[in-house]
Amino acid sequence: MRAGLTAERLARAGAELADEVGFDQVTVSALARRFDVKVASLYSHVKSSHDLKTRIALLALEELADRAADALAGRAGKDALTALANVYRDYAREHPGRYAAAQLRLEPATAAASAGVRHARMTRAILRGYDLTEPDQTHAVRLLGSVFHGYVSLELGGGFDHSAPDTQETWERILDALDATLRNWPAT
Amino acid sequence: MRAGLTAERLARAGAELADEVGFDQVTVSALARRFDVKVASLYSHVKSSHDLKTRIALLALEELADRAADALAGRAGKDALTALANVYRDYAREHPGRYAAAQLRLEPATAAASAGVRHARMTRAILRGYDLTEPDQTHAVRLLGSVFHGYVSLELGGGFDHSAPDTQETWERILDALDATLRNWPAT
DNA sequence: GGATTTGCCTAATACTATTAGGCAGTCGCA
DNA sequence: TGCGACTGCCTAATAGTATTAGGCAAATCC
Repeated sequence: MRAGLTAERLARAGAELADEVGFDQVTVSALARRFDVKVASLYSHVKSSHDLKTRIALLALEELADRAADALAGRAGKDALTALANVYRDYAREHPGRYAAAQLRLEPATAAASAGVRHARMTRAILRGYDLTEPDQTHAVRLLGSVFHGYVSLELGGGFDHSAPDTQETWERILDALDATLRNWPAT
Repeated sequence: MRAGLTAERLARAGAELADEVGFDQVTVSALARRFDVKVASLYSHVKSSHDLKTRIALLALEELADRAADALAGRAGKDALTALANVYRDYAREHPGRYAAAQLRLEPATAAASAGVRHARMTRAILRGYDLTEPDQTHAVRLLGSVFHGYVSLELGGGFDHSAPDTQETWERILDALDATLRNWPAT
């Protein structure tokens, strides 16, 4: 009986495992156990533990980009801003391990070929609803990236657990503030 | 010859090691090598690898809080905002391993007794220069945390490496934007 | 159906984490 | 100054993970 291993299937199972036990607990051994094969068998399909993690990261980036593309279709302005922001937040909540994986630092060449570039493009697309030209557009892209990633990772890490008001409320106020900032972007 | 190990010294050396090779490469073994003692010897001083990492995290949080307190002394308004923001950014650049350590998720009890609460208090103190009342103040605290952490971690992770304008410029524009947002915080 | 490919296995090595128990250097005290 | 107690670092053992080399059998291709 052969188990039918594949780099694809390993990455997919690794992503599930990451959501269950955390991305840094994803291990070649744990994955082998999950497929009920010996550890060494995985090495015909992935080069190393790092290679495996990279594949999981790429998978997560793709999924996230697909969701983002869906969410952005037909929207503009604040509507688009909110939609994209919620994609990140919801994905991180549904798939914390995958979200952590998407944060993995990739080799420059790998990153350039990844769905990361789609993310950058989509964030930029949102700014079409606002009146920004270079270099302000790039500043704004970075601002959005910072707020989305920063908020989501703090909320996920429990950073907001022990203070009072609802996080949903905060999230909405932050998106309001971002929208206002983009509308009244200070002239250079 | 005794090496003179101490939980304190181990945490301090662990922090240096983290800055050199990355926080997740900090290992009981590597630390033992650094002190030229056997691995088991460390276990008289720290309970486990996790305990060691927690101590490094607490150390980093303290250092960071001390720097922040220094930077905030005698400042208010945007001046204070910029000062605090720069403390985080500069610390992350000088001590990437420690900064990563400070991100470690702590047990609730440990977190409550850590310098984390000073950080929260100082962020709140900055808002005294702006006219916010609860619950907007809490929303604003969370916004600042998100932007600071998000920007710093993206910049550190190389997320801005392959786009054009200077990151310093972006950083200043983001702080301008934050200041404007806090001054014109939308009414509830 | 026989040859070839290839997928998974066994075996071996190395590194990390952790625990148990031993010996000797160090310190308190007479 | 010497004795005893303590405690700091050691040896030894176990277990989990990563990785490589080489083997055997199942699947595949004429």
